[in-house]
Amino acid sequence: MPESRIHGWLEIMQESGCRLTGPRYIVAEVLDRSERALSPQEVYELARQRYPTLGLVSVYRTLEILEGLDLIQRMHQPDKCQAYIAAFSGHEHVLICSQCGLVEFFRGDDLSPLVQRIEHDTGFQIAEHWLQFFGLCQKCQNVNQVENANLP
Amino acid sequence: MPESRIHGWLEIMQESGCRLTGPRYIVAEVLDRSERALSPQEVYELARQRYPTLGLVSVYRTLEILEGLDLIQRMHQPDKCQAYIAAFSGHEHVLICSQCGLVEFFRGDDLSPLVQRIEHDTGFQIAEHWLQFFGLCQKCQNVNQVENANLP
DNA sequence: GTGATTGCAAAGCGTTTGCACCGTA
DNA sequence: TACGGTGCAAACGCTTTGCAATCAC
Repeated sequence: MPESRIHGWLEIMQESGCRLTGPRYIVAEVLDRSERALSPQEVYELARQRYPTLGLVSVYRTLEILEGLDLIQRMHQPDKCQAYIAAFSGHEHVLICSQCGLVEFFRGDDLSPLVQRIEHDTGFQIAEHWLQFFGLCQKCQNVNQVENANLP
Repeated sequence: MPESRIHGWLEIMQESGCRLTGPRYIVAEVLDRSERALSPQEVYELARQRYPTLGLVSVYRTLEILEGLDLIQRMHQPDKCQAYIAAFSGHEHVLICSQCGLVEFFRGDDLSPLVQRIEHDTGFQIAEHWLQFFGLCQKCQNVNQVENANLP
């Protein structure tokens, strides 16, 4: 199933005039498989494990291509804003684990009534919004419990 | 009225052990008076107009202090994430003009029902959220209209 | 007077650019 | 074969650090 997404990505890249190369394949695959948003450096380190001659510059250039094709998107977080994750089509909202970085997309409430109210109250003409939640995923909650239990 | 906020800031800074100096005063004042989020460079340029010997380094150091005291906060935007604006107490949501950068805070809908639903559905334990709207403020809409009217 | 704060210069870091070599189509 | 893509090295811009002079307390 993840296999199919990476193939779709490669197809889209090729159709847009890109040549399919080792570095591009590896970078795309690393992002396709990640549940967390990754910085260029992190992508580089992960990809290099399976493609040791990879250069950091190719990571940057491939990220630019993938972002331009809307296959990945930048994820803004309080601490790091230069991290990328596979994009979700449609307008999903985002849930981020502050500890492990796990990202989950979800369809949130319909905000259009709120948007209308704000437009009316402020005169703004709203084009876009970000709704992001930060917290602990189930796994990290459990890890913390075990750690606390082991404290002196 | 804005006068009072800057005095409050200076008091808080002093109470926290800071010495009150010219550079700190100017940087605080620039941020206090700005309706837009400003990058360190922008703060520097504005502040330097009235305090020409100011160094960029002092801007960075003062921003750090002001942020640590929660007097200013970082504002995340699609393009720039290193911009600061006077903080609002309480948990307001944010409205940003994509053209002129004007920031307005507002009390949005109560999101707690949504938060509860998400916690229930996903197992996440949510600690914080960001709700930001991007669009055009009234002024920029008007400017655009005038510009369009002048087109050939 | 004393120690925090300043501006400068230099170092540090992440990102981008220039270029000769290489590999895909 | 042609030309887009690669990795290296250097350049770049933003941010941080080290330091002697300065200034608030």
